[in-house]
Amino acid sequence: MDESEFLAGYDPRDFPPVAVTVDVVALTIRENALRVLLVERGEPPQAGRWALPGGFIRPGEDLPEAAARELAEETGLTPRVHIEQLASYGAPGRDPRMRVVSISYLAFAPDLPDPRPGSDAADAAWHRADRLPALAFDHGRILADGLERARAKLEYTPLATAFVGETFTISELRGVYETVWGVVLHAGNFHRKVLSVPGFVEGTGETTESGGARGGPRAKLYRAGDARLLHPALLRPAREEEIR
Amino acid sequence: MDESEFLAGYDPRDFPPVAVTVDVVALTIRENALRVLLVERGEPPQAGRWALPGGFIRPGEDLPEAAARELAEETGLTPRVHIEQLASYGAPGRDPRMRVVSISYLAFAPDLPDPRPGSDAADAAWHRADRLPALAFDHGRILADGLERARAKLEYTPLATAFVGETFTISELRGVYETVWGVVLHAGNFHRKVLSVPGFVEGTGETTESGGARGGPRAKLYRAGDARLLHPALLRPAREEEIR
DNA sequence: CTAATAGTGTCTGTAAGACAATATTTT
DNA sequence: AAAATATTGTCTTACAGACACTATTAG
Repeated sequence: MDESEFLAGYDPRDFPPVAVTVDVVALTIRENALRVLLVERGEPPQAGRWALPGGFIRPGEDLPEAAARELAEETGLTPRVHIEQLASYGAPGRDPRMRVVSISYLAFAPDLPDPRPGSDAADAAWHRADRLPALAFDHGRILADGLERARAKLEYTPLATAFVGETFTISELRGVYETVWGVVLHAGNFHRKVLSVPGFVEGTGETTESGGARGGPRAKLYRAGDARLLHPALLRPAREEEIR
Repeated sequence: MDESEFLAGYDPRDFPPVAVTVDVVALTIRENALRVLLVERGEPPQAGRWALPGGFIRPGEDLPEAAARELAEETGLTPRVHIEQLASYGAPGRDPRMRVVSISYLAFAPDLPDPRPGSDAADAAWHRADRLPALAFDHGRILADGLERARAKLEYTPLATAFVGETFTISELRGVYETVWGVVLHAGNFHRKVLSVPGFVEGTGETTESGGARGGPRAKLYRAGDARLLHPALLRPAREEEIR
């Protein structure tokens, strides 16, 4: 039997039915807090519970494409969003309907407009990452994995620049680190460190129009540089409990 | 409609058919080279080509469980294998039969016995990671992702200890880093560095029975410590090309 | 003016890397 | 004896973090 004969006699229904979904952990910073986009389920199962935006992949659609589509359906947003694969979850019974394998994606964006709920959602909103409701299915675990990934990537990639606008001040950038990591950083040391990492940021020659809301001089504006990795990295303050 | 009514009226066949497979990038060190387990496909499509061991998930089987099973079917090995999820691949057309989404896993083990090909494989063998044949489907990309992941994890986790036996010398550990990274490290600096990282290794009080094959004193033996992360990390020599 | 913030300077401790030195073992 | 290897020592440079200081702006 050659390859074309084999394919002709092949019946996809021979395989046990598995549904594949994508779920998106979309993060942004709003009102000085790290926030994640959640939708309130309008249909069973788990109607009324908050969940990650997501849904079944469509025929002919690539996985990142599906993730971007699901995100767009909930937020109406496409541009300026960094999206990357997070992990996959496929424990039997994680969805009561049938065997569902979910590929999760992580998305980062600067302050976004309020979401508008899609067709099968009752509501959609940006929730503070530090005050989350109980989530549907195993979405709590997916979200926790996404947060940890984001925190880790801040250390060794220029990811923080995805949370701010086209141009930004060093203080705004520091705010991203402080908000995502949940720590307070030393302004002076942070400033020097960021400028010393090659390709992290580049100056625009411009400054802010006015000083800070509570005083202070105008700050220089920067844009993201061309580095894909930060070297040396900006490490989080030592986390003894995670080492052992 | 309440939740039980919904589930009763639910037909899984409404979803587009997707097959889910697991593929395993199994790495070991043999004869001073990093090697990956490949199987020669015995059935179409791509019969005769080398591929990663893997296959369809079974009903009721969790994903890591499926990966361990596929690996065991090809190697007859279960113990002492560290296994973790790598990434997922689901581009339309990556398998000519139907829509296939593959969840890949990464496995590490010390020098393993020769594999015995499973039922639908013509052959199975450990291939040098630096001299790979063309692989079936998108397995070349999956393997490349797995290698990069392994190289990166060597930096900040005690993963290297998964490639050596229960007890080992600092030189053996250095051999793992040199082989996986493809670099030569300074023996003295490496030695001091490893011992300075808390929880990376712990002494056994024993030494090797004899000196090295080509001379030198007996080396102290160590076992893996209790650290889950290396702090400070053992960084690879700077890779300018990957930074920008 | 006072408070807050941007940005820079200085100092200290830790760590990485180059290089050297010594002791031990095989051939 | 010669060569290889384990282990330790020394020195230099880079860098993280603590702290201090100046300049600029809002209120």
